[in-house]
Amino acid sequence: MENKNPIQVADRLFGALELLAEHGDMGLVEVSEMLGLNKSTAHRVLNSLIYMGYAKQNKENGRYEPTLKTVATANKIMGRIDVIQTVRPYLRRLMEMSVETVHFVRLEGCEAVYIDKVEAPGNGIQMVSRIGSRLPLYCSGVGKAMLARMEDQEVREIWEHSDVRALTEHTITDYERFQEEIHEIRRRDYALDNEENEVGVRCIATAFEIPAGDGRYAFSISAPAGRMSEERIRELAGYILKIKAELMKEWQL
Amino acid sequence: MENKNPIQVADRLFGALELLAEHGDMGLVEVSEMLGLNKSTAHRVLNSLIYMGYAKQNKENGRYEPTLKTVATANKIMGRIDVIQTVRPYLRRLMEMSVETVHFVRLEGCEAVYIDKVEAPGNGIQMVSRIGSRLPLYCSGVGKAMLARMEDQEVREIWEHSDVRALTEHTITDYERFQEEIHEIRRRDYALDNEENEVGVRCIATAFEIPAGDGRYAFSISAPAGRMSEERIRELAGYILKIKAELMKEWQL
DNA sequence: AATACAGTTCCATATTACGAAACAAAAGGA
DNA sequence: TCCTTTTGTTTCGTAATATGGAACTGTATT
Repeated sequence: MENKNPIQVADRLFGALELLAEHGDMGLVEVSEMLGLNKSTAHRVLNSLIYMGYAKQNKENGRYEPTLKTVATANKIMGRIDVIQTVRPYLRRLMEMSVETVHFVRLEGCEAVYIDKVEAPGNGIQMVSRIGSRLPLYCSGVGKAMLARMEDQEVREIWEHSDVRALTEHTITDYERFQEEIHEIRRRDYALDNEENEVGVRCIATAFEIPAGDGRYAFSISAPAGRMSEERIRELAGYILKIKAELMKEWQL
Repeated sequence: MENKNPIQVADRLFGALELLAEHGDMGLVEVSEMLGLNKSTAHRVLNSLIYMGYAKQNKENGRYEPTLKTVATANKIMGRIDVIQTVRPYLRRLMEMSVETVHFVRLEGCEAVYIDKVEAPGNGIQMVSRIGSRLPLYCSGVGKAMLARMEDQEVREIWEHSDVRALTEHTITDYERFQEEIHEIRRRDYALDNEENEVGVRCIATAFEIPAGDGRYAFSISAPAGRMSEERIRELAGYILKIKAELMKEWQL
């Protein structure tokens, strides 16, 4: 059998808090039943949360709800996190799995900005470091991956503010076509850049958000088109989604 | 004397969690000293947090750090919040204090979108409801208020993606001048729209962010230029900052 | 008015958290 | 290298603490 929590009330306190977080507002008996607690015990637990400012009681109907103090605490935690440092080991593993160069970008305004990269070794000519440089959203894997996680309105919004032009013969410049592409990306959770930004370079990318912060991020695997067959892309898609899942797991998202 | 927490350990559990949230990573004795606890008690409390997934111990040096589970819980709370419903009472009070029409907007892409408004009564011709309609950031009070809370890079980014044109003779179209304006807004925490968007209409606006969500918001007081003297603006600035402070207090931000 | 159900308070009880002390394992100095 | 100091971990008798049954109050519902 598993070992117990060294403090029993802790389970009840945090259990109640999580319950309120999930259900929004609850009655006392409701809480007590869901946690398997005596009405009296639940009452004391909830009052303790209220005393500390993590919950409050609606004056009207007496129901209990969570406050935003949890959010404030969460913000402090997020504030100390260095996204680049935390994500780097994952990027490194992704590079090792794919043996291709991996990029990490962040959304700023209507563009993506390179904030980190892990170069594949012995890839002949090393590209100039792109850290800090920007690229449009509509014609990049990382950009499309991030767009796909926004609402349609916002996608349209950014499309209209972008200087859409055919950078290569593969660049998507028709909005109808672009919308289909976005839906496709939503379905499979990764985006492809099929030489849309630069001739001879294909990318596969996926995006995520960091709550409690203005964070929209994406990372990608880039390689010469010659090394990116249909089958190879499927393989890389597996890698990139696996790494992302691990990251999300560590981050409890 | 104040009444005590109905559960003493609760103070210690959440105290430890908040401590970790603030300091990032701490040693056991450090925690025990700051909370005035016995080393042994601190150890049990921290292990309880670890057991529940709210903290973890660094394998390398044995130090304790918070996990992102708190953030996940905070997200659930934020996810249930209806920003418009929550903010409306504040907007209403602001309207009552100023007896002017109040607007509430949200940032979407590179534009502001009206999401709510509280009309001042008996203001003659009621303007057509603008809910859902969009306006540029560079030439509106709410837009500038939101921009002022971003980093310089992102401001520049959005400026460059905006179709900057002189909608009125007061519109700021020079970037140097605009930057000064932004710095001024940061200093006083509210923005002015001096007929920059529409002739004869002045606004005063302030912005805020909602963590754990992609939320950048702003609200404003709009009135005919004739009712917006220097002195009246100072008065309204007081109102709008007061209301914002109250909102931030309720939201624990 | 009667009933049912929600939240609140009380209190004797034993369960639970407490902390001193002893232990283990690194880190730092001589 | 050895000794000292510091930090994390475990134990255990004890006292304080959380527990939950029951009684109480207030508010909807019939």
